[in-house]
Amino acid sequence: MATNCKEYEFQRIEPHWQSFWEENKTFRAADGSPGPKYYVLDMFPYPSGAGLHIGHPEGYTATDIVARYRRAAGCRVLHPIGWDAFGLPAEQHAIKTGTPPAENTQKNIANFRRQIKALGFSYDWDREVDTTDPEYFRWTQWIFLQLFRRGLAYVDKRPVWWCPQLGAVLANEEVVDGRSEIGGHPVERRNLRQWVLRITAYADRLLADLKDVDWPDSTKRMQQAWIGRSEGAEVLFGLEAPGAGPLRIFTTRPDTLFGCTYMVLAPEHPLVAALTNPAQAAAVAAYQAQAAAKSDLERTDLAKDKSGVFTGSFAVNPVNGARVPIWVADYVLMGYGTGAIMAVPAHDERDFEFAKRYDLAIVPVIEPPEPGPALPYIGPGRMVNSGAYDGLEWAEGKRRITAELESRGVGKQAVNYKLRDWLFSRQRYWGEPIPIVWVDEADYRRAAALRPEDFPAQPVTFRQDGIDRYALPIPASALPLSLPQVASYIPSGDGESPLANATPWLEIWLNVSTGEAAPASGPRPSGPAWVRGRRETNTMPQWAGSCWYYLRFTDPRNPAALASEAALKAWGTPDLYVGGAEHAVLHLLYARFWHKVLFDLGAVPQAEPFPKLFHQGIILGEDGAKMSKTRGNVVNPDTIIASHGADTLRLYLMFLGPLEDMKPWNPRGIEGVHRFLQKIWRECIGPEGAVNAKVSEDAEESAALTKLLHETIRKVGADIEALRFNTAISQMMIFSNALQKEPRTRRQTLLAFLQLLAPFAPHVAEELWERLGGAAPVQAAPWPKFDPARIASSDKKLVFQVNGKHRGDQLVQAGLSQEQALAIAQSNPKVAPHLSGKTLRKVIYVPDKIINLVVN
RNA sequence: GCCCGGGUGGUGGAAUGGUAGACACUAGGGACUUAAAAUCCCUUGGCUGUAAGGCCGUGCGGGUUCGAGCCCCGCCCCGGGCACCA
Repeated sequence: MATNCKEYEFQRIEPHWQSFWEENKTFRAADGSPGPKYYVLDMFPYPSGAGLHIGHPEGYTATDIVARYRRAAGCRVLHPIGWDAFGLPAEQHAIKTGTPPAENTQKNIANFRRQIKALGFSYDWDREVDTTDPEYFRWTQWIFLQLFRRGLAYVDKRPVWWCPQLGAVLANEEVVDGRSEIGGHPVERRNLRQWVLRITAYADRLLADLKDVDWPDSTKRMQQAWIGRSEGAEVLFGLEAPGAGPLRIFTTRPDTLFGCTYMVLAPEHPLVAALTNPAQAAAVAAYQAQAAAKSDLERTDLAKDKSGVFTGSFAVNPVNGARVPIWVADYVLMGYGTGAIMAVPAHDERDFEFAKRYDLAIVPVIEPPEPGPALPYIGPGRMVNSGAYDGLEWAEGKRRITAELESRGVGKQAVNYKLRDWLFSRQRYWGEPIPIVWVDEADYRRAAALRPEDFPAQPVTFRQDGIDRYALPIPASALPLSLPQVASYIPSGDGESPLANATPWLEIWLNVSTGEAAPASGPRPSGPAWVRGRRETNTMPQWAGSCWYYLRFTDPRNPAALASEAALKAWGTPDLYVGGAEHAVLHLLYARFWHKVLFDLGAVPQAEPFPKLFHQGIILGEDGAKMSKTRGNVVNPDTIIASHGADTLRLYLMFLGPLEDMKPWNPRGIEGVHRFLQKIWRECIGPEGAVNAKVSEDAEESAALTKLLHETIRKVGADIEALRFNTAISQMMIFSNALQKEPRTRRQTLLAFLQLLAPFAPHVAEELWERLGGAAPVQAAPWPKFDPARIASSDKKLVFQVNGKHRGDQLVQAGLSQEQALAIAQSNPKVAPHLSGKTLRKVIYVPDKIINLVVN
């Protein structure tokens, strides 16, 4: 039942149809329903306390249009939504107020849900997921156990931001200008034990499989650059220091090996101490200390002037036996390659700068094809000063030198990646607990014997207080491992999360077979499987829950698996994934990594999670600046819904410009699309609230309107498929303008038009559809088809050009020959004057479109 | 510095190498109205002309082409990403 309001009362119409959809479960994605599947996914939001930002409904409207269009086109559509609800803001709120993060998170989710429902999106609410729900994160933890058992999770000491005053580890975004965001206290780098995921083991596949996905080029390129594969050689340089062994370096330019005039070690390189002469020891130690005090940012940012110090020792170049001095300098990073380089100042900008500063030798070994370029010369050329290799092209030189090194056992071809392993732990409360218990070696061995399939080939251990501790995985059957209630959300003070204070949860007797636990304060339960352990206090980063949520949507309540095989097969991966470009690297790379691990486990059938990706652009404030509270230029969707309605907001967001563009919000433009909806209302409904008197079953409509309707059907469909919503709306506006000028309209014409409008402005379309005699929901009616014969016309407008300049046009019969067209053009009164006294040299004729007369 | 993306009226934007400025906003004029709102009609890139029309015009400079907003070369500006990765 429609509302029967007389005027376009969106305040009544919108809630009415929202309840209708909810009550009828109009958008339920039934597993067995007919038609080809179509899975369209939004990047799910973090439910912040600030509520929905105008950028959210932009992307969500786009996917909603696609979802509604696909349903009408006969597809079985999966269009879900959920909440990425772990994260820092909730934790900070908890610290400030003392209320449990779960409580505040649920409040925020309720608000987000209300706002999203008010926009009329066609989500299947039965599939809503929440990453903080133990029934959800149980599977996040399960995936972690799979990574662990495959040797893809390990612990390592990693530098993190440490704030002594707060007694807390801070995230990058909590550190502003070297001080804590909260309180402005100084922060420092501190090495803490961290969980790390071995994403580098998948570097080659993450790179190679980019070719199989339909993503924006820029995003693919960003991932490529992030993975940063480079090919070269590892070379062993002999060392003069006794017992120091060879020095391993990585280079992409083995062809310049003869130009190596010094070596550089990163300050953290393990060989620095052994290679430092007593005379240089003080200087080197001072330099190391200085480098250690610098943050990553300082080391990269402030390193405009290269600095370094000589160790006093020498290495031996394997190709020519030359003695080369070994330096320590922080322009070489320990984290890349081997942490040591051969410096070729003649052909590397950084080495050149350093050599100039410290007056080191510069020997050119590549000759440019054309003389001229100054050193350092980075380009191609032939080898010189390179002994037997002189005269070779550099590419050939690379191959030959690498082969020589290999045959002599002093080097080999090598590939390096910029990609680093993924720091996966956070010293926080509000995240998924890592399902690991630390035990001693003997207990570990016993447990590993009981459940060998759950354990990695190499135990994960770390040494603390002189004792080796072993990482014991909780049995998957004991998941979820929930967060304990804690008295305070303030970090432990010594670098651990607040979980370190939850003693009964933390210090336990663990049954290694079942995963059952009892507080260690109590007696050891009887039975051989009980061991003494301490739980891992780190939690997972916010990325974890979003790495696999698209899989859970296919089977969100499954208690026995992350999703059933049947559901994964039926719905597959998203056919369209829409979200901000700010996730171009991290989220999308992490999710691809997890997906590939799951693929290798046989848990998912595809190698890539997101075959088609699209980024919506950012909506800027009215002032053209990024929307922010401090600028006061934030637009709240609630305000617009109250003043103009959700349909208007949706339409306007799509009309603003191309979806992918960054575009400023202009409050005045809203009136335009609102007027458009009102115009359509008036075309359908008369002033008394009945169907407009000009509408009838068999009205005589102009042929032009019929043609325009078919053109509109074609364009709206094509534009939706190409995600060009702004031009689809323009076309509908053109149609409504024409409709208005018709004295009589056919009911069927209006109904077809309302079907086109429905994905964009579903509430008003649903209302008018039913008032004109359609049966709700609109999407149940098959999407209108256009008739190409109706679009083709026998008259074409032929454009006349003289020397490429537009000189007029004329309606002509379609399919004219060039001779006929030429005769018409020559006799056209607007064209003729431009031909008089000139000679016709050439005619370019595009039938039914344009004829260009070239004269002189 | 390197890698991308983009510069079109007063504004947001439209345009498979084929009429630049669709659609909308703003502004101005008119109709309806006692009046206003709403609605409808007209004008709205610049210069020039009584008019018909003409000339110019898609950041700047070149080029390819019968024809360039679109392709190529060289610049300028704006936005994004990366940044000592050997």
